[in-house]
Amino acid sequence: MNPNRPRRPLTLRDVSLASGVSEMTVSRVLRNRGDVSPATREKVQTAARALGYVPNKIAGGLASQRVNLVAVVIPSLSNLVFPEVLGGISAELDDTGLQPVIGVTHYGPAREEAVLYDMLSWRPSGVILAGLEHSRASRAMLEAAGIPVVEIMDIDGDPIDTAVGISHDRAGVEMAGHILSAGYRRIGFIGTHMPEDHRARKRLAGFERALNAAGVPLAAREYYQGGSSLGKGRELTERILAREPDLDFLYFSNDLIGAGGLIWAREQGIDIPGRLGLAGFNGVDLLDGLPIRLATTDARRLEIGRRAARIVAGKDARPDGGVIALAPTFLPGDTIRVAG
Amino acid sequence: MNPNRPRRPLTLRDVSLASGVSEMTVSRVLRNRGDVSPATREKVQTAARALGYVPNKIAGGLASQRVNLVAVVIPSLSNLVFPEVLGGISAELDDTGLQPVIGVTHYGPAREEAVLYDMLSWRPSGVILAGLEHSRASRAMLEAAGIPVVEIMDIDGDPIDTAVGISHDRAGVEMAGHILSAGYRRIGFIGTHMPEDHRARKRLAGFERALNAAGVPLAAREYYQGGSSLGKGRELTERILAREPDLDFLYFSNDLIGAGGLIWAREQGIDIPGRLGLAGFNGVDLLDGLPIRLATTDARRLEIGRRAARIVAGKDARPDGGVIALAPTFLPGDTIRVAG
DNA sequence: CTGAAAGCGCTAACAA
DNA sequence: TTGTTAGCGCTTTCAG
Repeated sequence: MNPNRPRRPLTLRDVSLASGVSEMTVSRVLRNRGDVSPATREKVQTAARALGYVPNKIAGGLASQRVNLVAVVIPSLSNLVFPEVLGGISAELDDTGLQPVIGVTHYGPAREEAVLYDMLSWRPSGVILAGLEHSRASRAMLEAAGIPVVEIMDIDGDPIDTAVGISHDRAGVEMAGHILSAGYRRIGFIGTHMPEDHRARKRLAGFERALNAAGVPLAAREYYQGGSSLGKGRELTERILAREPDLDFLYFSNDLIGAGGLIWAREQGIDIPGRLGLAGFNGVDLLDGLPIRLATTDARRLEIGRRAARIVAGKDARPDGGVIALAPTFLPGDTIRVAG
Repeated sequence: MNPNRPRRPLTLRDVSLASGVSEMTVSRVLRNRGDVSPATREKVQTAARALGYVPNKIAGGLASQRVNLVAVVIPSLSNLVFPEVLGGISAELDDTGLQPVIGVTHYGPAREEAVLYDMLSWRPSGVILAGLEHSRASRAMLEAAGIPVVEIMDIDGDPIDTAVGISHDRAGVEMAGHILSAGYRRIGFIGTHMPEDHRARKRLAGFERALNAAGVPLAAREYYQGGSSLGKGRELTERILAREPDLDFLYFSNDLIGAGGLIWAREQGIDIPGRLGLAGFNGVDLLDGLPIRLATTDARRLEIGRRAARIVAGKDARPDGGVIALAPTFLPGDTIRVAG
């Protein structure tokens, strides 16, 4: 409980008065810009600290036409994978003086548009956003912003400026290859029913195409609404196997529901990976201590975040063609037979 | 790949020229402020849209001395619990026009100070930050900022302005009570060794005090460094039981390592909750699909976020005394004997 | 190395 | 209902 909460925020002028140095020189000291004599510097710093002066970046940004903010726009914070991307971004931004500002779209294109509008109105020095699918207005805003725009996670599409990610289509194709060469033939898919989750959609498309090419069409599919959880994975696995008991493999659209399915199948005493194989997607290390490891694809989230941040920060140049393609990495775990 | 990325951001003046309406009136239309005739409004909106004008909040904020930003400062994004608090904050802020800006401290007081300095320099209209322990300089900055400051998660201490949270001391005391009345007497504790995790520290203090008061001192303790994971929980559980095989209860400082311990103990064929009882802390619903539910305490994260946001947004008044105490809620799960 | 003047793009306050 | 004027608190630019 503080007795006197104050009246007026301090300005440069207050520091100038207190130190007997011009506002301009105070400003120089506080930003480490230009040459200032050690004596003056000392005087200013002492005064600023004593007053508890905090610079006003609103005014500074207006005057300098530069703002050390990077807008980061992601679909969700509860999805586990996005905080990890943020980790990569934030780690790489740390030594640049740039600060990430996070906006969440809840997978809604209209919401994304609103968030972008809001963030661009702060004139950030760059934008990092998830995915390649945006409303026309969003694209237009980003193109008109005149700042680096990095679209992350996905590279199957046409980037506005630069894209950093993996091909989810390829991830699906490769997973199909591993499953087929392990000898599984009655394959089911369990995924979320979100038309706006383009990456899951592309994965499934690649997966199915590869299966079809091998003459092994997808035998069953089960969709769910809403967020992913272990419980949802259990439930859906039970349901799909009740309907199609002879499935010998289940491909889940993410690790969390995959792990749920795995736990359920083990409780049922199903032989894994012999009788039934399982695979998820993402490579979340949260699940590492489970009794057996789920096969999955590492989506390279951390590195995606880092590379995107490096481009926005100007540490890396924008690549020719504007696309940085990372390779999705298959992690066999213990839930898929060793190919033979 | 866009051919012509533009030169100069548009200003109100551009919209004014394009619509033949004064800058001031354009500004009114774009902010829905004051009375503007439908005809004029229409003209302005059309022009603004056609140009793709995005207002400059830097200039607006400077002119109006108000900024629709709320600084949210948390220790970590990978901890699962903080994204959930953010969810509550963001949900409650959604209809207020206020936007959260997130800063991460990695549990470092110096880092917190730097983040606060940076955020306050944007003159946000409020601050929400985790915990009651801050550096002197941080406290001074916050007190001098002259804006609502809500410290969340914890109420065991002296708030700067307002605190919303649970008493972690009480959570520890209550858990001790449940364990003791269930008849467990050889109790061990497994927790992180982070001097800066004040909430875990307070929980343990309350827990131990209550045990001692009952004449049942803590029989063993095991600490770990770094982040929490299922794997870490397994490892520590194995270690503490190797050292003290006759422990009949383990209290973990969070659900994730608790779940790891639970998985390990089941693999060993240990009778739970008969031979060994287990409890965690947080009430994370991520783990809901595990074979058996871990006993835990719901830390009321979502509501903490909501209440904090309501205060900053002015929807709720600051309470007398400045403290909103929510009750930590015991969730018995399946890993503690039914009291008898 | 230091200071003075001008103005960033917008909005509060007032006038018409 | 609309327009005019004067800054918001800084930094750029240029002069000393």
